[in-house]
Amino acid sequence: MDNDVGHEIANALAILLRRTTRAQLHQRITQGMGEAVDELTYPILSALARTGPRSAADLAPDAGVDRSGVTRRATRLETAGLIRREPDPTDRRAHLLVLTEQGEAAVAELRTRLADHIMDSLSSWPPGEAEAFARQLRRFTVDGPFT
Amino acid sequence: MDNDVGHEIANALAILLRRTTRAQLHQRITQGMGEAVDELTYPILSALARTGPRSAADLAPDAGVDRSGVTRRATRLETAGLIRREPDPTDRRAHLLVLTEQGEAAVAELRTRLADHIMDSLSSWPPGEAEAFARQLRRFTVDGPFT
DNA sequence: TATTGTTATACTCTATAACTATA
DNA sequence: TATAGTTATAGAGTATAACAATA
Repeated sequence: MDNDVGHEIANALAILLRRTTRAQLHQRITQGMGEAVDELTYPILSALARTGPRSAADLAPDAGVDRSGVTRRATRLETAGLIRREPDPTDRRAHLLVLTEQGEAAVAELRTRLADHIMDSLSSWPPGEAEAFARQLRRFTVDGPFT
Repeated sequence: MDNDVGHEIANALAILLRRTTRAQLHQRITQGMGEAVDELTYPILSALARTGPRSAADLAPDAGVDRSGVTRRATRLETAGLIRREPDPTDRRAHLLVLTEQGEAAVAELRTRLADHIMDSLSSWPPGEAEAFARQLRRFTVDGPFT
């Protein structure tokens, strides 16, 4: 077959991009964290933990939804006490989404669970391979075939 | 931070698993291929090309939907003339989904587009890196954190 | 009894388009 | 004018549960 490498990556992507792949991973990671934490709200929490307080419009691209989607998900998280809305001091139209103390704790637990689960799954890899793969995977998200 | 590698992979996965990542890639690849070919039907076509004629129940896990989902998507492809349904000679309850000649041609084009686009995006990588990454990515889909 | 393909139903989630307030 | 957050609406897609036919 021509372009074996391209086809091999394409076949792997077919698995990674499946809706069920995302759903199963998130379901496992968020198990027992309360009803507000699931496949939809985890990206919101995770993004806030990575970047600090942000507006809904700012956060939307990172979560892969538009700002109305961020609003819906954020409202669920706010009701559960995991985030709060604060007025943006630099723009009175905007609100900043901020992790509460409870939210910070939840995110820390979730991120640890995910990172540990990933490393556990790669425990049989030769030393150094996971490190090399992590660097390449990150580069792939930047250089790769995504728009 | 503890477990840097796990977190780095987790951050990359956050991008790969986004609904919009899948949608944008598929939209690009299926452009101009007719209304029947899109993000939802491409996995059906691709799976049939990889494995040959299969029943809906067989194919469902590969596409990440249940058999009723395969039926819906297959009907769209059948209407467009890209697949046909044949009775399964070994099981009279089942139908085999088979690519038509037109379907074979469409899949060949789609798979070439995708593989080429992937390789194009990695053209700046050092020689041999894409090959190594392809092998690791495939291993990651097998060993990785996906239940 | 279990499993096949199919269909109808109920549900979830989304983008779009409004709206008001502020830049 | 343009952009902020929010809400209602309409649309798409899903799993579930039925069904008849076959294993």
